[in-house]
Amino acid sequence: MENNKKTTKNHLSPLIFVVGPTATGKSSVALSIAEKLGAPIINLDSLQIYKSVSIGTAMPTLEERKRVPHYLFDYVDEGVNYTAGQFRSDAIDVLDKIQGPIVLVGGSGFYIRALEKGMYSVKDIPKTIKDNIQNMFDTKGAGHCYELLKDQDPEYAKKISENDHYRVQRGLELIMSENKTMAEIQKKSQAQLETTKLKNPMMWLGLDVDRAELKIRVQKRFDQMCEQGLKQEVKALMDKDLYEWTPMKSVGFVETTSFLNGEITQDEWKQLVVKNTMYLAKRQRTWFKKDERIQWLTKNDNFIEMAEAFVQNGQSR
RNA sequence: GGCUCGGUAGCUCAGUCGGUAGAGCAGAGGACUGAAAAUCCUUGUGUCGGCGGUUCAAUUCCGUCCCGAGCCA
Repeated sequence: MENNKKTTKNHLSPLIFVVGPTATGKSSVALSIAEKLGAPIINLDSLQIYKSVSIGTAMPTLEERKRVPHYLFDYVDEGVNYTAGQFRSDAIDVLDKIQGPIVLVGGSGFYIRALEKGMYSVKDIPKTIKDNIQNMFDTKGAGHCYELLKDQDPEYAKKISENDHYRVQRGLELIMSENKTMAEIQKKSQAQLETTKLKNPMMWLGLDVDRAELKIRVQKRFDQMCEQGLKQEVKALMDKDLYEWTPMKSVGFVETTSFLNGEITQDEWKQLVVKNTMYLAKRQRTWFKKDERIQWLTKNDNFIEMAEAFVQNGQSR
């Protein structure tokens, strides 16, 4: 668990990040750049890391993945849940192996920040503590848990909602296992994050398309996924009873499960997937919007030339 | 042509026993440190179909016209 403090001993390879909302064509841009530069691609998507979900996560095809080396795609086994901290650790191991420019592509802002800045140095939460807190939620109710957090860590409690059970739970877990508040950890971590953050030269390219067009793209992508066998992919996971596995709780998989269980019609299935994908895109957009380093590409931008210039000068723009 | 029921937010509708209106959905904005494609927060002014009348006051009552659905001719 020393992953937290892991830093790269790497060669300060230039990093070209290709980010943005889902279904905007990031993979194809990344592949063109990588082929031109002879660079490998590292995945920055929190679901494309998993095995057995390549249709529903719009994973690059095997053919595409043969064109340049692809890392951190399609490698976490069925039923195994993964975390941002683990991702950071794995990604740094990959960075350390590579010299020369690297293309990183994906839309998971939280993972990207984990990789770039590092994570707070905290231990895994023991299962007994997790169970205790879960038990408290079940027996005493969420309101009680939030009050407890407010009492122990008022600063963090104020920032989150009582309804955000996930964060209330995490806040309490840290208090019980580390005897530290989230507010405290956040403050104390500043210095550590300075040492763990990546120091490579970076170029940030953003892709987005307007909503109406994106919606059409998402609809088309859904139809393609169906043709490729989305139902079969999800059915196989249902047969293995992997309902609690992270990918099965994500956009596309949840709706397909409902459809296969006969809870919704075929039309509702498609509509829900499209709608929830659009919500996802919105959340991703919100995340990336505030990062002023990102150069949002327009149709006229020659991103390959931009990337080449960056690699040559070690400077973006 | 006659009768009936409707015409209120982008959609489906509620409501005001007369004091200019509110839900769900859709849409929009935001937060985010170990589940993140997750989790959560914020956000609804619209000639209440048109025109007249009654009234201090009408989207609400009355008349009339227009539009839609149904029934009868």
